Amino acid sequence: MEEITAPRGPGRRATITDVARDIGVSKGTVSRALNGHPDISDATRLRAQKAAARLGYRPLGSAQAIRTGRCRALGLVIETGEHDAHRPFLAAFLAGLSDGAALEGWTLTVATAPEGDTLATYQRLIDDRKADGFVLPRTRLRDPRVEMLRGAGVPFVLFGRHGDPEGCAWFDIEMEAAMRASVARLAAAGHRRIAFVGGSALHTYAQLRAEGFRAGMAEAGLRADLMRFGAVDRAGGARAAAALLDAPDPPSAFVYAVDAAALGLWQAARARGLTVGRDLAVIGYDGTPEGAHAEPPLATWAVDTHAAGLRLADLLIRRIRGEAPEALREVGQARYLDRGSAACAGPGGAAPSDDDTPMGGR
Amino acid sequence: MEEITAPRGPGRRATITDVARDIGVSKGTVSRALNGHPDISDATRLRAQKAAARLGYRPLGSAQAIRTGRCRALGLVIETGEHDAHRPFLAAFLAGLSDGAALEGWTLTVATAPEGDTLATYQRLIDDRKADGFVLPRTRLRDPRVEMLRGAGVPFVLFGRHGDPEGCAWFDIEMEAAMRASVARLAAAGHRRIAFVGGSALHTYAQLRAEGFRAGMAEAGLRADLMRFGAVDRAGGARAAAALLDAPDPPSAFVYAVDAAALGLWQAARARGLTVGRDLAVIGYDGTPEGAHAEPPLATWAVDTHAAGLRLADLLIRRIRGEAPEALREVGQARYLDRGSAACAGPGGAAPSDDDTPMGGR
DNA sequence: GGTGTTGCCGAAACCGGTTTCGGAAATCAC
DNA sequence: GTGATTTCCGAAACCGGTTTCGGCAACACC
Repeated sequence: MEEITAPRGPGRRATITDVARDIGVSKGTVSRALNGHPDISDATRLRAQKAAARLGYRPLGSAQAIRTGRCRALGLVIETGEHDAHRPFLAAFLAGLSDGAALEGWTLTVATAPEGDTLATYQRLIDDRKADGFVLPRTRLRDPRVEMLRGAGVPFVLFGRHGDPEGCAWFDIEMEAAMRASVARLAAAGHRRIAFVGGSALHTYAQLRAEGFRAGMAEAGLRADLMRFGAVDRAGGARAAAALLDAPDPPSAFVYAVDAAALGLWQAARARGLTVGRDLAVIGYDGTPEGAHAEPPLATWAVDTHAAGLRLADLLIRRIRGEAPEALREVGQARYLDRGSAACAGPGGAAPSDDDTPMGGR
Repeated sequence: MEEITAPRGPGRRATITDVARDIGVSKGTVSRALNGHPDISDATRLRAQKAAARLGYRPLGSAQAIRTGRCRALGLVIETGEHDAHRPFLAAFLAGLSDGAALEGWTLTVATAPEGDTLATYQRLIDDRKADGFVLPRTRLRDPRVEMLRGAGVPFVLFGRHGDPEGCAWFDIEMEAAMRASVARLAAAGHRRIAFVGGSALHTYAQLRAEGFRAGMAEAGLRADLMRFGAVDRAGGARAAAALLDAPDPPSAFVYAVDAAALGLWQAARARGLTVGRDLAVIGYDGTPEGAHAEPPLATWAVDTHAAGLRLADLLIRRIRGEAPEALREVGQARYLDRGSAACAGPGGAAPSDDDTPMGGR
């Protein structure tokens, strides 16, 4: 049992006492100078800052935490068993959060929890002071995490909007517009019977995408009567497609709320002697890499999850620092990826347009 | 700017002072009792433990950290831009690490870093005391992270073995045996010309899998003369397959070191009028979900990354607590998933066996 | 020239733990 | 019964910061 210890030689990390001694003031003065308290003269503040930089002083998070209650860490609790819903985005999303946190010298504490039982995990991280606030992915319409954290006075920011916006900060993608645009494209290509296959009914994203679809159909003067829900993976997407294709007056085009489900259409079509991109048009949403490898590749809306993570980290840090949640709400844009699965004219006969324009900047 | 504060009422968290007062001893005594120091009587220790449990006392990590230098957190630095190599496993792997850490009341600090520049990120986490030790995924043959952490005296554990095992603890999957078994299966099915497509030359896993293949070929009495390297994604796998198929005396079977690359064989085969599972046999490695959706589905070796995360967390915690690295080395087994892509007899003509037996325990 | 202010900083308490040191009581040796 | 050990615990220092409190100068006011 050899004991492991951090190096403790003369090259040890500089403490606030070292800085204080260096410029001949008390350590309380250095603390206030570095933290921007107004009762320190500019001259002293400058000396403290220079000395801190020269000595390489960086306050020790755990020492600050014990007094301030802040540990400069963002918390993320990932729900497992969610049919791997965010698996494709996870790496980029984590990178965005981590990068955004690092910009302010913060870090990221990650935990996982079984689907129904996440609240205890949040509580544990709060109690242990392992996170000053949380990013909540996959917002639900009524989200128990929101109620719990709101009640406990713990800062949080949503990735997605929430039914009751009171006290909520968020970043979200404006997916209604994307769905409307999907319908518009398909309608412009001559499709009259356009079906929608949505995701989990509990989540905000599912509702917003369905609303966008309905709005698009209304704008196109079409009836939104071919709608299915609850398809979040390939198998679910295939079942929904099968039911829709077997009905009388079946659709010639599909809008899927989730790429992973959209890939199920290939199976259902093949089983019925139909070919996607020739007999059927489909546009998905998410931009999962698997879609690019389908035959033909899946047209979809790509979300920059790295950028989303960056924004969420920034919003959460500002929230923790005390900014009002109402001032911390942003929406980003998805980008359309035109691909073969949408290049199929409907019975109306118009040729599909073939641009690949981003929807709004970023 | 409303200020956010943790609830501070009478229901505030119990401190060690509360416990001490409750049983009428000093807080130093409680500390020693709870931490297993030998100079505390069993009676007092028991009283302290009971009082702590009754009051719900749990030591505040940041307060301990300032004195002990330990924050009870495991560190994981994910390299971004690695052609998304571990994207499919990331969620399960994180869950395993998080669960394993939680078993001991520890947490997980995650950071990301661009591929070449991870050392600074490790240093930052060490300096900020955000992690007591690290899990190093994707071990390289000569790994700068190992040298750096070994030099700094920071505990770590590898996911994968290392060229220089000095001071290294690890968990790894015994992939050589899996590769040997892949070759044996294909040879038993009558294949004589078996090709190997390997991964990144810098990483340990690539070398071990190639060695396993060579050993398998030797056992089968075949020449391992059809080998390509550097294929880690679908495109790379397709290029390697194309080169091998276009050569004189081409292979009738493939062993891929990486599932993601193996999926490239479908493209290369189709372009040449060949069908996987009928004209060509292939066995991959990794167990990525995409393989199950190929047509025919990809036979492969599944790795339980959740279990791997659990083991790594346990090993790292024990390493941090001072156990010798030589005692902290484990290997797990991959499990063969027999699927259609391997069900194709070679020119030798033997029918493939069709079992799906696990290779060893878990 | 006294008397409030105001600006700026030092001293010390404090946060919640750990660790060192020493001493009282109990046990042991003889 | 006395001296030497052990056993067990309290007091206090300590870790590296933050925050409260108060005091000393310098300045303004009349």
